[in-house]
Amino acid sequence: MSPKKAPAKKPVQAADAAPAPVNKKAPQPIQVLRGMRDLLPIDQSLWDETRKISESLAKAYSFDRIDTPMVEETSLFIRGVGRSTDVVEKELYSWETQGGENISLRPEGTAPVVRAYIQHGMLNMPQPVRLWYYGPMFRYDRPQSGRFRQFYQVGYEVLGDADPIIDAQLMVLGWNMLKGLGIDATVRINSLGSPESRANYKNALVAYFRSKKAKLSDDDKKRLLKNPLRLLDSKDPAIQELKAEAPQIVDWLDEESKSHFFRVIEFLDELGVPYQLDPYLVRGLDYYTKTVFEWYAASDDMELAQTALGGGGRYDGLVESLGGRPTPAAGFSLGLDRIVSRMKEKQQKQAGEAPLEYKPEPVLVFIAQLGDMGRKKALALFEEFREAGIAVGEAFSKANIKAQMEMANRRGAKWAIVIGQKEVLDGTVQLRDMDAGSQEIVDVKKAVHEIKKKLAQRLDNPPASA
RNA sequence: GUGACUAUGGUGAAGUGGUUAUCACAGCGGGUUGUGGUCCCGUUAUCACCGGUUCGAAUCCGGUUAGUCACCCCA
Repeated sequence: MSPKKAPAKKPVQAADAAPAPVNKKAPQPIQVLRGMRDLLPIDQSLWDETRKISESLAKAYSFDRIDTPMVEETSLFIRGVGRSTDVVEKELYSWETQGGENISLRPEGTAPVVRAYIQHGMLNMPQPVRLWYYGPMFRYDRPQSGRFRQFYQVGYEVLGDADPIIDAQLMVLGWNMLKGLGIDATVRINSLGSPESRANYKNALVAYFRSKKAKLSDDDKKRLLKNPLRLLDSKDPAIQELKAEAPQIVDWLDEESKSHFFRVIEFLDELGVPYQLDPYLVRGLDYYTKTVFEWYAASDDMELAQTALGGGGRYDGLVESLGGRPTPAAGFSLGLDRIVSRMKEKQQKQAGEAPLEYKPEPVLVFIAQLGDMGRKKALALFEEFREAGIAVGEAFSKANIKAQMEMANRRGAKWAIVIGQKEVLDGTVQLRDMDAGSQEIVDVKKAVHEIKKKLAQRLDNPPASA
């Protein structure tokens, strides 16, 4: 927790000091870094679900997997995400290597994917190229609810296609994913237009808020300078009032962006995806053009409903600005940490008051052994079961039969096999039915066969309790 | 980067100046060297760290670190 700063003294002096009178103080345990966390076994089934659904949707929508490195040259993010964005300005994990390269842990997945698209000449593949990724991202941010310095995203990118149907289909894909994980979500959408129309709008907006400067808070004044579009979703009540009179982005969209946006909406209506038009939705990364969207969980809890589960949009200029040929593209990513925490809440709600407990992987057969001879035979028997594809458990390191039976029970074994000295000499094993508590003697050579037979019987006549 | 609150075994809690620091759950070991889900017993904490006040600190004060929440921003 508090990593003891080494005192200013040189370690050399420690050698001169009197021999330490044994180690009285236990060494301080080392803790995870701030904002980092362990994904523990108890939550892994939830994470597994997200991995599985990510992959199956990728297959269904013809996305190919790509894994880019977790570290890239820093300039990739400066050029890709935007120099003046917070993500780059204050949240980038960057350092200089011994070789003098400036490198950064990736704060998001799109820029690296675009880099790979350009670097590997994917423009020569049939367009559009659809790529998906799943992995950790890093942002040096102050940790908070649903926010970590290492967090996981799954993302889908479509490169080389300008059609609005791509935008709509990406939204369906994300919606299906959230739905598949049991989360009710709506998508909020907006259009930022072309870079030119966006710039014009920005100027108009700045002019408007300048005229009202007296009413702005310090925070808002800062935003006015840095990211005026953000002013629109400020929580400041003064802004809420001013917003009504403020210029609207739709009025500034160029014709092409406007018709693109209308087409996207048409497609969404056709697909029945629940969406909300949000004229104030802006995204924090500079590369977005035209369509932008964010997912929010439908929730009675307003606070939680505020947190985006994911977002994305069209970035028609990014490939070019990273040195590729002009290539339209769109994509989105979902924040798995937030999604998993929602899934967990739901799981907890179902469990009621009872704490969620970790259940070890269940096993069909458990082999318990006694004595050295028994243990050796059990070792071989375990392999037989494993090769036969039967889930089998053991606790070979325990000599105590009782402890082993406890383990068999905990692992939910239907049968326990006991093999001790007597059985080894007779060439048999004890086969215990854990539910019935009855036990029979079986030829050791037929043990696997016997279990298979009983298994088949069980399937034919499932026990009433099941 | 700013602010508020918090910090007791693996987990959840009790303890507000003097206790061998309490309880539940989990873990481990037993209950006469061969059998589970019940029961019984034992065992598991220098009270986050450093310093101060005091005869005496888990308890009061300061600092540090971390956690939580909010802002900024975002997933």
